[in-house]
Amino acid sequence: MRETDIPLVKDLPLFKDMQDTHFDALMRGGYVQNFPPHVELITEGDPADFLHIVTEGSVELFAGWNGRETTMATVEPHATFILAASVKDAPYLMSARTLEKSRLILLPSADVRTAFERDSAFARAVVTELAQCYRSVVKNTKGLKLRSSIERLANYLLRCQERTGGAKSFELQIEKRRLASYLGMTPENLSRAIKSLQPYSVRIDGTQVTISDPDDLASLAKPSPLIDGRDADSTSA
Amino acid sequence: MRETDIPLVKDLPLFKDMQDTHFDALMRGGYVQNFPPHVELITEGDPADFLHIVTEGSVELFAGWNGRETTMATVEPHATFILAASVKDAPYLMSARTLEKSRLILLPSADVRTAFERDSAFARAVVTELAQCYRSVVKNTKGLKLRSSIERLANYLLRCQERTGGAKSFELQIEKRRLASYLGMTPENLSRAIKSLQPYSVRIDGTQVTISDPDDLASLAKPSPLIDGRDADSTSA
DNA sequence: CATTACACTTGATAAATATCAAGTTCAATA
DNA sequence: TATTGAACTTGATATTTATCAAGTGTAATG
Repeated sequence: MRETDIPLVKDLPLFKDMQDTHFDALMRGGYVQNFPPHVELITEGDPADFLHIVTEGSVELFAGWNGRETTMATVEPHATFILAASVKDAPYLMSARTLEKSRLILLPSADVRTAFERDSAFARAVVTELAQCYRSVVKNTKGLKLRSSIERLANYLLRCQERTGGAKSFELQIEKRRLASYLGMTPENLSRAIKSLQPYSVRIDGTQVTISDPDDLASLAKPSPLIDGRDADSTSA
Repeated sequence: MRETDIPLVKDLPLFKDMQDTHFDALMRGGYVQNFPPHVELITEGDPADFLHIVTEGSVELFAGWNGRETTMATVEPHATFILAASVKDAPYLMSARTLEKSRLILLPSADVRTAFERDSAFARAVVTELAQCYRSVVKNTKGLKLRSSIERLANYLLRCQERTGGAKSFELQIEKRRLASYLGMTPENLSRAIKSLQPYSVRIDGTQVTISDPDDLASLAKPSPLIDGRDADSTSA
C-alpha cells in the first residue's frame, strides 16, 4: 500500500476517530489496486469479501435484472462503497465498475467486522455512515416516486450547481447516458428533458451546464431538503 | 409501560443481546401509547426525538412532495421505525400514520444514542438493523427502476405467498390503494394490472388472493433474491 | 332497512415515457 | 488528415402510465 494513501483514508469520517493501533491493523490486511477504465470490480450476488475505498478515479454502482440495467450511484474519492454488505456478510446487491482509471483500497470484510468489535469509535462511525447511506437511498426513492423525469433532472442540476459553490456555469461530471440511467430515464428522453428546461434558463452544451437564473429553475424543480439535502456527509452509497 | 410489552421488545433482534441493565435503563425512559386509526404519528421534516416500536396494529410510512404523496413502507409488530433518523439526530425523511388502532413504544432518541455508546452488543445490533434497512431500500429502488408496474405487482404477490408459507390462497394485508402507492402506480392501474395477471393463474377477489400456479406467475415475475429476498430479518424501514 | 361514504373498477382519453430509426457531433486513432 | 466508433440528438411511433368520469360494490351508520 502506498504511503500517501494512508493519511487520506485516515481522514475519512469512517476512520477518523479510530484508535491508531486498530486503524493500522485494519490497513495491514488491506491492499491497493489500480484498475483501467471500464473494469467490473464486483458483481451483484457475489459474497461481500471486501470493503472498497476509492482513492482515485471514479466507480459506478449499477444493478441489473432480466437483461435491463440501471445506474444506482457514482462513487468518487475518497468515499467507500458496499459497507452494508461487508458488515452484514451478505451478497452484494449492486455491481461496480470503474468509469476511468482508478485506484482502490480493498479491506477484507472480516477485518472490518473485527475492527468494529474492538473499536467503539469506529463502530459509531459505521453506524453514522450506514444511517447516512440509508437516508440517501430513501431520498432517492422519494425522488423516483414523487417526481417526473424533468423534475428529477431539474433538481439534479440544482444540486450540481450547489456543489460547485453556486457557479452559474459548471461541467457535468457524468456521461449523459449514465445520468439518464441514474435519473431513471432513457438517453433519448434526457435529451428532450434538457431541451424542455430551456425556458427555465438552462443551457447544456456538451458537458457545459449554464443555469442563468437558478430561482427560475427552482420554481419548476421545487427542491426540498428532505429529498435533495446533503444531510451532513457526502457518500451516496 | 405495560409489563407484557417488555419481553416482546426484549426479543427483538435490536435489543436481544443487550445487557439487562442497559435495556432496563432504556425502557425506563420510554413510554407506551395507544393510538386510534389514521393518526399521524410523525411528520417528515420534524426532528427525530423518538425511536418507535410497533407492538400492536400497523403503521404506514409515507412521504410527500409538491402535493403528491407516496407510501414507502408498512410497519407491523414488532418492528421499529426511523432508527436512522434517531441515531443521526436528523429530521425524519418520512411521515408515519396508524392504519388501524395501534400500540407503540416510544424511546427517546437521546437514550438510544446513550445505550449505543454503552452497550456494544446493542451497537452491533443497530449496525445490523441499519444495514438491513439500507439493503431493503436498495432492493426497492432496483424494483422501481428495473421493473414495470405489472412485474412489481407479480413479484409482490409471490413474496406475500412465500410469507404465508406458500399457501395457494391468502389475504391481502394492505388496502389496494395503498398497495398501488407502495408499488408506484395509481389505484386504477393496479386494478388493470391485476386483471392482466389472470392469464398467469392469479385471481384476486376483494382481499382474497389465489395463485393457482406460482411457477406460471414466476415465469412472468422472474423473482430474484437480489431484489425480492428477505435477507435475514424482516423490518422494512 | 335505507343511506351514505368510500374503496374499487371500468372505459375513454391524455400525458409521460420508451422504442426505433436516422442523423449529427466529436473525439480517438489509423 | 481521414476514418471510425460511440455518444448524443432528433423525429416518428408505440407503449406504459396517469387522469378523468362514470360506474359498481360494500361496509359502516343513521
